[in-house]
Amino acid sequence: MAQPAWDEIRTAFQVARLGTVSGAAEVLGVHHATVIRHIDALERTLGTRLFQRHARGYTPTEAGRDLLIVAQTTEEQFAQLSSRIKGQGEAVAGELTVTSISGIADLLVPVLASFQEQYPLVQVRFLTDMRVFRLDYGEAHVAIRAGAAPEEPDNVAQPLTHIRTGLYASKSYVARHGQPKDESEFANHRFVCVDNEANRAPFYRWLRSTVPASAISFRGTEPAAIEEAVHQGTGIGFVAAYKQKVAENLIEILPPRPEWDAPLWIVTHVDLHRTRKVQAFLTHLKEAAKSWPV
Amino acid sequence: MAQPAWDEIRTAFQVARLGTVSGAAEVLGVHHATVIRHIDALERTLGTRLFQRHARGYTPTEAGRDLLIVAQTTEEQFAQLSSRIKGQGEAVAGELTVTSISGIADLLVPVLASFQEQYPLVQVRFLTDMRVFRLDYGEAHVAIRAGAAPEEPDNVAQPLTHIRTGLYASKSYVARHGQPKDESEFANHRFVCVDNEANRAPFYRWLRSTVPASAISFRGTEPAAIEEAVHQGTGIGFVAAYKQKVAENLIEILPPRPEWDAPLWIVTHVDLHRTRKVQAFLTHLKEAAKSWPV
DNA sequence: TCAATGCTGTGCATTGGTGCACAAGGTGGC
DNA sequence: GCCACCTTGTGCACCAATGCACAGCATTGA
Repeated sequence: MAQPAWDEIRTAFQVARLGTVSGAAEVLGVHHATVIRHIDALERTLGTRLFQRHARGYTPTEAGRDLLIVAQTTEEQFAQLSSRIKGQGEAVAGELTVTSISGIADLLVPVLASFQEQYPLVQVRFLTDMRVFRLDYGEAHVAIRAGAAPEEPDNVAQPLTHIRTGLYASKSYVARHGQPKDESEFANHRFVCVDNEANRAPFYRWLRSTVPASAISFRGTEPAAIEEAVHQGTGIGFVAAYKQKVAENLIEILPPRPEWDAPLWIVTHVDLHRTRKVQAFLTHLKEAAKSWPV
Repeated sequence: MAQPAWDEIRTAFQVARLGTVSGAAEVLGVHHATVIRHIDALERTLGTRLFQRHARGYTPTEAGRDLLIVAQTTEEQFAQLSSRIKGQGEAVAGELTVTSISGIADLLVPVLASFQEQYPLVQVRFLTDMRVFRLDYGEAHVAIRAGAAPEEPDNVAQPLTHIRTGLYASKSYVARHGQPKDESEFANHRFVCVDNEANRAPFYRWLRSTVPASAISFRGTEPAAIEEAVHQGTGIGFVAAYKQKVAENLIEILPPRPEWDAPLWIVTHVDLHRTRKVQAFLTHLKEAAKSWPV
């Protein structure tokens, strides 16, 4: 059976509420002829008269009074929904989902924590995973990406910072295997590397072309695992420069090189970029990034 | 602030529910371009994105999910309302309001009672008052009118029966004042009459032109009061012939005349006439009228 | 009793919404 | 890796819903 048009129900609601076609037309901002036609159409689809017509207006029948009650609550529900949604665009509240590459959680988590503290109505979700979360599927409001500038058409990308990376070994490793003077001695050392030939990080491309595969003694997928392996003395590996500054345990084998730098990008979906919530987080993030170690 | 169109909310609801514009278009029976335009318009009035657009469909944002929940219940409410109203036209239930001229309650009340017994879901309201209840204002489903055939354009009138009226006096009156042989003796008797010069009942017009005003000793507005006055012996008065048959107390002064007959009409508003509830009552009433005394 | 007001109802011109056709792009199966 | 399919998105033609003007009617007040 054919469902009635919701607009016609709203028209009938106003007629039932006000008692006249003219009054309903004025409230709805349409011509009174339109109101009459809506009522006629609605009654035709329902197969019942909703109103008694007379010269002083429309008096609702039982069915019309029934509709009045139902549509009354609908009107209120929609009004609440409308103001809620309108306010939502302006309020910094609700969920904020941030995704990033693995390995910089120690940088982001404090930022997220202080943001949540500043905006207590916000519930922060921080997603990190091997796979890339997709902004266009609504999986996250903000993504932190590394590498070349993202160029998806619906995404807004802004530069955040650069991650400088150097080659490090732990003191325990150097104590056992010594410290290579230059690249010619690399073949006799042990290295820690990412377990992914397709990894496009410039320093890993450099590593794959410089160090023989036989010298790679440990491979891991998780950046945290690789770092931990370096710390444990399993081998020489790449660690973000800012982490080495904090860790007393690491010895610099090769200092960071400009060509190893990985730019970090803030990426948002264009649909969400202009909302106040996202904007608030972006400014908070950029402000926090100013004090990050480099 | 501009309220969103309810149809657009319904469109957005189906998109949020199904996840694709195409699917929503199919369910709604419109072109998918229309769906896109509805969403665009709705988002423009709300000032917020409701969906993330991508190649596999539309993913609702927070606002979209909020709308989904509200509109979901609205959809259910309207579906219930629709089937309720559609069924209401076919079901014999709810209120049935009947109005009639005063004075034939003793005929109608048994009909109403048996009708209610036959259709227990019906709540009967029986309105009698000096003023005429107006069908076009929705004051009653069915009216019993007397006199000339009603000719209001929106009313459906059907003949029901004729009320034959005669001139009667109680035995106590005759015992005291005797019984007039013909109209020439009327001036020396006492009469009971309606207290309304404008009353257009043919027998009262005859009374006003035949009996001098000085002979009218009792006037009342309520037919029951007039009858009671006749029974009490206050004077000679008009009583419906069928009532005289039941009452042993009354003596016929003048027998009913054809020109005094008052036709009774069943009148319904055209908007309600074709509903099953009204039809059921009309057949019930006509059936009962067959066994009425004449 | 008559004029004034406010309501519904309807034919006609118009505008805004709808359907159509096609393009472009992503996804998944073979 | 390629092709088929399904999705969104847009310009154009068209039709239907809308607005307008006027008629008709009931009610109200003088």
